[in-house]
Amino acid sequence: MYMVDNNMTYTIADIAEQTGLSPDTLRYYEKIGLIQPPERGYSGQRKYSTVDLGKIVFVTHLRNTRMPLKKVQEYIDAYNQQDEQQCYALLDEHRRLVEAEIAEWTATLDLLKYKLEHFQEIKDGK
Amino acid sequence: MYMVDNNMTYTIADIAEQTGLSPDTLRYYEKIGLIQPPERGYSGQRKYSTVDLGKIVFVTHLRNTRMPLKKVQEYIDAYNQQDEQQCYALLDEHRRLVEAEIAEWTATLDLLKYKLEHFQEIKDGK
DNA sequence: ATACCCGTTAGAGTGTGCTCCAAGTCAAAT
DNA sequence: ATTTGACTTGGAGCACACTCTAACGGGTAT
Repeated sequence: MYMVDNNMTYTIADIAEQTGLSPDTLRYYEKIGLIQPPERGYSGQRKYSTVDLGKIVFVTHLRNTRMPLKKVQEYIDAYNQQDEQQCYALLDEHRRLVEAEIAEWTATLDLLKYKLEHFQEIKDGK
Repeated sequence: MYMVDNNMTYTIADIAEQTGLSPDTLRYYEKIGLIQPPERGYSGQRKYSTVDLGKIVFVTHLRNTRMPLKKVQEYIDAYNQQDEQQCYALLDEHRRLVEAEIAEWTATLDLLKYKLEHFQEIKDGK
């Protein structure tokens, strides 16, 4: 019979290691209100719970989609208000932005390829 | 018989209009050494030549490929030294960066699509 | 005990690429 | 004559997302 300790607490370094975010970034996210301030230990150190960890991992998932911090913030707010419609809408809106980004980079690549193919003319300043 | 005035001079506003760059940006590019300081008129105003205009347009072409200013700088340097090999190499290196960028954005889009498709699970915090 | 590491804070600095501001000059238009 | 408008400068400010610094405290290893 196994006992998993769900009341585990983590230091900021533990969370940093688990999430790949730096301790500085974690404090920064807390400062801008992106993550909840965790409990504090005897000497004022942050004591993150398993639930805290889960929420931070969730934020990293959103960041992995290159969602800007402000939009992550909005998403978290909508999520906390259980506004599924809004959550979906934000993801979908973000998807459109990502698609636009890809379109722009693709156009850029085409231009570059053109320049490389026509390099003889380009080097004459055209 | 037409005479085209190749000794035309332009004010900073003229160049701004021709290139789509703002006067501020033109002064900024000059400050960081990206474009040559043009002649000055009686009261110290910049007097751009047709050659100046051509060079600035060329910079905008490079910027249209989303090449960072530093790399544009390198390119201009190589260009001024007539180092075609280096010019080509820089363009080619930039192409690889753009391709990497597209790959990352594409992966991001895939992740987003996945999240949208599996939205029921996601909203449960997964 | 002493060193050493990890933690704390407010606030400054970084990089990229502009963009804006104040204070001034100068010339043309009314 | 004066107002308007374009130009000049050095330097500050902006957006984004961190990243680092200084100065400090507290716990652990030897």
